[in-house]
Amino acid sequence: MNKAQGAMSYDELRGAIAQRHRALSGRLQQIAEFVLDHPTDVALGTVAEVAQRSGVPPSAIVRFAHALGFGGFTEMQQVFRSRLVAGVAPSYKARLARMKSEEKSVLGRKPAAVLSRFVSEAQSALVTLSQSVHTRELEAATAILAKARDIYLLGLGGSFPVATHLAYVLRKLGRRVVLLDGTGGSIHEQSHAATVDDALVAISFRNYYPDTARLFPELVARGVPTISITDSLLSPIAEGASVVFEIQDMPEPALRTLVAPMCLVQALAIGLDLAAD
Amino acid sequence: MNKAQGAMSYDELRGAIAQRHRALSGRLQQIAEFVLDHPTDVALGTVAEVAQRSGVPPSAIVRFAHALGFGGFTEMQQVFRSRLVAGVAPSYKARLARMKSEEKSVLGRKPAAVLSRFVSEAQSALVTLSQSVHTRELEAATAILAKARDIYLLGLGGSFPVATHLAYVLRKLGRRVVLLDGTGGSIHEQSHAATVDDALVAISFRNYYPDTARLFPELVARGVPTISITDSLLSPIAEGASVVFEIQDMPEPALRTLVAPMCLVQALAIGLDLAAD
DNA sequence: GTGTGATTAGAATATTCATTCCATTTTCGA
DNA sequence: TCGAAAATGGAATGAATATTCTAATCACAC
Repeated sequence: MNKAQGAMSYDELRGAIAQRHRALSGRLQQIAEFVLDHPTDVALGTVAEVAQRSGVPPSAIVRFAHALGFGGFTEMQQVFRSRLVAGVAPSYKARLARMKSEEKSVLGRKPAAVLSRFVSEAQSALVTLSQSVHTRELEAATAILAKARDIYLLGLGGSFPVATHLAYVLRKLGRRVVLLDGTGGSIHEQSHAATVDDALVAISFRNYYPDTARLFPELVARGVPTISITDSLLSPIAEGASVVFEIQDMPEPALRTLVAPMCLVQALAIGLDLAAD
Repeated sequence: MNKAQGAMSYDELRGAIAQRHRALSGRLQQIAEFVLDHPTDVALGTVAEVAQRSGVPPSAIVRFAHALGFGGFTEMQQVFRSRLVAGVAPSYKARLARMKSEEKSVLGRKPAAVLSRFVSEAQSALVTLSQSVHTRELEAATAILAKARDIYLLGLGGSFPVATHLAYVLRKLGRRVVLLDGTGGSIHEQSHAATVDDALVAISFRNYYPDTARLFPELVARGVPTISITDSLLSPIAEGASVVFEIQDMPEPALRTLVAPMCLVQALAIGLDLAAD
């Protein structure tokens, strides 16, 4: 009976089960086959449920966990749950890697390590982006921009780089763009001319810049079609928006790379240009 | 209060939460934000755990579930668990489908194809970045920034988003930053106070913005230590620079995503902050 | 056939958990 | 400033759960 099974991965557990399968008693073999065939049931079920589905008494399940070196069913269940978590969050690997590198923080301070950390975080942000953005939203957004006379861009604070980038690209493509940057006065004045014939692209992440939260509802109320890029459906620029792009897992302001939103606005702009032909 | 929430999908639940968010009480709003941000915790945790992580009493969690029309926490949890289950199985299928759509990205004018094209382009840009940037340059750059009293940032035109992002992060970390944006006059005047005790970070890609090409040599001549981020060693901001980061294969202006330089400046700023401790 | 040791099933138990209830606080309108 | 209604936090409760224990069963050697 092994010790220290606590930090076992699902794949390791599968291997361990397969290895010991022959040495187990009849009932325990039966359970071994069941848990390998129905890992999700084990992850989410109770002892009683697993017992019933596999056709054994509950105590046998616990004995099985013991035989594998776990303290009990609950402990073994953690391994099966980790599999579910890994499947749904693509950034899981990256996060693990980051934690590792943070452990050895001495090495982690070297600039090269910092760079590779941000690179891998950016990689997973891109994967998440392509998974979470759907065709429907992209097409709706493109349609809004295509009909717009002027395109107003609202992105302040940490989101300002995204707004300026989108402004740059759209202008290169010959669109009329108003960048709401608050220079020389209030953004209210800058946005005063926006109508239902225009469009607004708003970008904001936590902590949401106050001016953004204030101005956005006003433009919505005036009937300006709106595309929001934010990190939560509950953000102040989500409600009332015609289209919302939700980019999850944005790190805290000082650490975020803006890679995902930059990529998204780029795609929006070029997609608009291609669709217009 | 709605009925028949039993057969609700996770996405529907998200929508429902977002919709009612405003109408909820303060505590309940707080919980709404937490559960949307940490769906996995809700799926696998107990009431007590979720309560502790979200900083509310357990009873509030149950009240939240009731407010959404569920009979209790357990019932709501089923929806969050369904998300995990859905995440594991179809991952192969989804990946295949995505690859397929990427294949015909050449034909693809459809917005989704455009996005996936930019995503994969960004991915390879990141790989190139981590390969082409060397420890020596990173450390030299960090040393320059660490000694600087004020940090001047020069990035105009298409590089302006990178400069504003770096400015934002450095300021968050408590550094003194002067962003040379030319607002309200000439950038010459804005950079007039720069001395050998300061530092300059210049960012420029083809076609090099004229003002950048003009101002850069002046500051170099005044002895200001300089870090350049550009796409060629022959660029106007390469000669005379203390450190040059060369980022190759930058696409034409309208198509570039700025992912690589954004990531690089981020790493510079954080690396500087970590090294300063 | 019989005795021994392992294996098992099911009941008993102790723990954990979700839920409810109530006293207190907060909010909002008069 | 006061009063009513809503919201909140925390303890109490009862259900559900994992685990342990014990008596019965089984396999197998002699």
